[in-house]
Amino acid sequence: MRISQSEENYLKAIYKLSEKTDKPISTNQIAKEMMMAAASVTDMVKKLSEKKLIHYTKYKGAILTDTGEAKATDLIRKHRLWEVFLLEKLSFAWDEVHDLAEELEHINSDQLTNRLDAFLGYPKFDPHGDPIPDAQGNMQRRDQSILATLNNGDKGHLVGVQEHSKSFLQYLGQISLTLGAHIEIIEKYEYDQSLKIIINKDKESIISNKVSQNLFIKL
Amino acid sequence: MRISQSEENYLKAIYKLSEKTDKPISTNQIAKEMMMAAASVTDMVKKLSEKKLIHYTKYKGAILTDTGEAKATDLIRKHRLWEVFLLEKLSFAWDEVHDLAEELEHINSDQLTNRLDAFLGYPKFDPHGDPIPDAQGNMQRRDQSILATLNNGDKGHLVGVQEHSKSFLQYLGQISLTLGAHIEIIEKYEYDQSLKIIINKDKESIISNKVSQNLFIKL
DNA sequence: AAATATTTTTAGACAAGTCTAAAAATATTT
DNA sequence: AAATATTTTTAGACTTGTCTAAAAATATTT
Ligand SMILES: [Mn+2]
Ligand SMILES: [Mn+2]
Ligand SMILES: [Mn+2]
Ligand SMILES: [Mn+2]
Repeated sequence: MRISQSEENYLKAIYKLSEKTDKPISTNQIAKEMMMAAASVTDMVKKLSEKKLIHYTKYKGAILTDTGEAKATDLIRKHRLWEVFLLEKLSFAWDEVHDLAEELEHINSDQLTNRLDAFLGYPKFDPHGDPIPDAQGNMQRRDQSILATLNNGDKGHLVGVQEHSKSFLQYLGQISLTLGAHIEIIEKYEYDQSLKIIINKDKESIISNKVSQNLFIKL
Repeated sequence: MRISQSEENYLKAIYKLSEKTDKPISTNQIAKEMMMAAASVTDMVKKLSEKKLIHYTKYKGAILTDTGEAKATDLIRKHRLWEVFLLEKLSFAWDEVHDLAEELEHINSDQLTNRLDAFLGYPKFDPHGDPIPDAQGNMQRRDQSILATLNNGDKGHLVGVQEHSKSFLQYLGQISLTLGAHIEIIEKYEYDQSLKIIINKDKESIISNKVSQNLFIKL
C-alpha cells in the first residue's frame, strides 16, 4: 500500500506523541505538533484510518495500529541512520543533521536502509543518543536518568538529550557538553534548581533547571 | 525561489532533450520523455516560463534559461554523486543505482552535496561513465567514440554507456562488460553490423549493432 | 493553395493536501 | 443541571499536478 510523504509525517507525529501516553492522540495534539490546522488533521486521520494505519474514533483521537506503528518505527530507523551517516561520514554537527534526515527518511527502499545500516556498522544510537530500531523494528532501551533528578556528588555520562532544537544543541556545544561527556554534580542550588557541574572532569559550568531537565545521564 | 520536485523533473527532461539539439524542445517531446500527457506539459512549461527557468513560445517549444540550465546541472550533479555513493559505499550494482538517485537528487542542500562530493573524493564520472558537474557546474568532456563506428583491430576501454536501462546494463554485466573493460574488435560482420569482440583480452563475444551503438569507447 | 494530418493548446475535471469559518460535540464551571 | 468554554468536525475554498476530450494552430501531402 502506497503511503505518501505527508501521511508518513502524520504517522511519525502520532508515534512521537504516543510515547508519552497510552491514551488516544487528539487531532489538536497532532495539529500542534505538526504546526497545522486541526481541520487538516481531521481529514488526514480519516484517511489513515481507512488505510488501517490508525484506529480513530471521532472526537476521541487516534492510536497507531500494529501496521502503523511498524511503519513509524521504520521511518525512525531511517531518520536516525541518516543522522549517523551525516555526522560520522559527512562531518555535520549534531545540531545540523535533523532537518536533512527529515527529508532523507522518506526514501523508501529496504535495501538502501539495510545497506546504509551495514555501512555504518549497525549503530545502536543516533547522534542525539536516541536508539535506532533494527530491521525488525526492535530497539535497545537506553539506561538513563534525567540530570535534574540527581544530587550532589552524582556523576555519569551524557547519553541523550530530550530536546532536539538547534538552539539547545548549539548551547550544549558551547559549554562542551557533547554526547558521551562526563558530568559530575558539584552543587544543586535549592533556590532555582540550577546545577553547578564539572564537565569531563575539567570545565565547571552552571546550568539551569530547564537545561538539566533535558539531559539524560547514565550513572 | 522555491522549485518543486515536479518542476525539477521537467527541467531535467528538457536539459536531457536539449543535449541532442539546439532547437527548442516541444511539449510533445517532453511529454514522451516523461511519459505524461502533452496537456500537462503545456501547463507546466507556462509555469516554468513565468519563473524564468525556460524561454517558452506557444507552439514553438522550450529552451532552458541560464538559471534553468544551472538548476538542471545541479540536479545532474546530485544525481550522479548519489549514484557513485550507492555503488562505491553501499555496493549497489550499476543497474540498481539510478532509481534511488532519482529520488535522492531532489534533496536540496548545497552543503550536503558538497560534503558528499568531498567524501567520495570528488569523482569526475558516475557509474555509467557520465561526467559529474563540479560545484560551479563545470564538467569534464569525455573523450569517446561509439563502438559501432570502429573497425577490425580497433581497441580501447569502455568509458560509458548511452542507454541506461536496467535490462541493457544487466545484459552487459552478463557478458562481463563493465565500465573500464578492455575491448578489441576482432571482426565486423557486414551483414547486420554485429561485432565479434574480445573483452579484457580474454572472453570472446558477439554483440549486435544495437548494443555497439550504445557503448562509448576510449581508444 | 487546398485538403488533410499532426501537434499543441484550451477547457473542464479530479485527487491530494492544505486553509478559514461555522456548526456540532464534548468538557468545565457555576 | 444549566450555562459557558473548549475541542473537534464539517463545509466550502484554494493550490498543485495530473488527466481526457475538444478546439485551434501548424505541418504535410496532394
Ligand atoms: Mn532528528
Ligand atoms: Mn536524532
Ligand atoms: Mn542515473
Ligand atoms: Mn548515471
